[in-house]
Amino acid sequence: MNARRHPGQRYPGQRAGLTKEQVIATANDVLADGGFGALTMRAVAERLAVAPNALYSHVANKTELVDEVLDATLRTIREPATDDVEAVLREIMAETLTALLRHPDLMPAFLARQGSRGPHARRLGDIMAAALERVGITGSDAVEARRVLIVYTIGFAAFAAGPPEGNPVPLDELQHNFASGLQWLLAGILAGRC
Amino acid sequence: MNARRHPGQRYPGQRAGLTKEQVIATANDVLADGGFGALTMRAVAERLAVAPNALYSHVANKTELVDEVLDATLRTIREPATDDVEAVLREIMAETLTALLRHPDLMPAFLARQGSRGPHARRLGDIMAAALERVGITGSDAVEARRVLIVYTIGFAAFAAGPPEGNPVPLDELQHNFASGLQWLLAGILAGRC
DNA sequence: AGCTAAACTGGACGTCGTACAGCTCAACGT
DNA sequence: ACGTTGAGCTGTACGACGTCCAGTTTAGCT
Repeated sequence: MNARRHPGQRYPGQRAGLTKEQVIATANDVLADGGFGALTMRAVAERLAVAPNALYSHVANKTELVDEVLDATLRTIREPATDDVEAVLREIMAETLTALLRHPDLMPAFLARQGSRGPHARRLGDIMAAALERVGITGSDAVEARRVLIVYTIGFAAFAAGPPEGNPVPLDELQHNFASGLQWLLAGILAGRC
Repeated sequence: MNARRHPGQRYPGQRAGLTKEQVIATANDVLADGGFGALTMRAVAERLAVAPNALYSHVANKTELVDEVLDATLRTIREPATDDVEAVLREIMAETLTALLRHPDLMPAFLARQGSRGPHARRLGDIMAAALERVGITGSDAVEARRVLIVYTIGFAAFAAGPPEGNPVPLDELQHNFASGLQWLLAGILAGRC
């Protein structure tokens, strides 16, 4: 029940009581409703019933806003509760895919930023690194393995967006497809180690 | 020695003698010089010393222009001259990566279009399908395998672009990294088949 | 020779991100 | 209790973008 007033309700100096979290959450809503093309400073501002430039009090620029939305997408992902290294990796990548699929058309931006640099992305990276370390994969090998898995996962999510035209590739087929490739990658990464 | 006159040299009705190929090639140059952000109808037009809207005689809109540039990137890739199926796939993906790396920051757009629909992209797809068929991989299995390989390759190319900030990841490391993952995928795809 | 369709120019519209200046209210030190 | 200050807003505006419309000319066909 978000009170959606028209703008111009406030005179200069009056505050709207925004927070950075609200701005990010609203950007998320706009994205969900209208896709990446609809994600506009002005659109977000309108939903919040503020002037467009009011957002710049909470966000440096649009790039940062997108980064923030990107990282927020990964917030819900939890560390798998298993000891099996392969299972940990498989689950966390699958969860990541699911999370990313909530905003498929954000993936190009995501990929361009190498999977976001925010705290949640870093957390996932750490979980992966820890899992790999437990089977003796460290240093540049670990970097390599992580990179391969991340690229693969984000790539798949981006692929799911696809062009508006044509067959959107059914979701379950896509997930099955994802699982196959992931299995191969994990087999390669963990070959002879567990 | 491209005559680079300022615009306004021509009066209405006079022709500049453009071709669609010229427009695409120039778009390519703009991209190479200034990155994706610089790829603008107006910028392309300026290089060609025509008014911005003159481009619309040769291209429907910017989306089509980008698609065209995307597909042109794959033009140079030739079919590998081997009988070994694994080698064919490995080489063609490696060549694709090299081609794509010429415009890393175009990759997000590329991925969003599921690897472009143009004739050259289709040709590569056919080569892959033929190779897979020779080891008995057909139907949905073949689709799956192709998808995994394409997503992986484009993903890697996109990754190479990365943010302007920070370490750009050295090229040879990236290629070695790519080769590792590719090897794993191929092993999985071809397991017990050749 | 005449006609038509295509290739341009000039100008404009609507939208975008964002800078600048001013207003005003909440929080704080005294 | 009261200035002071700085943060959160509004209004306005700028420059760049994609693209449409209306003209003008020319190439090519009949």
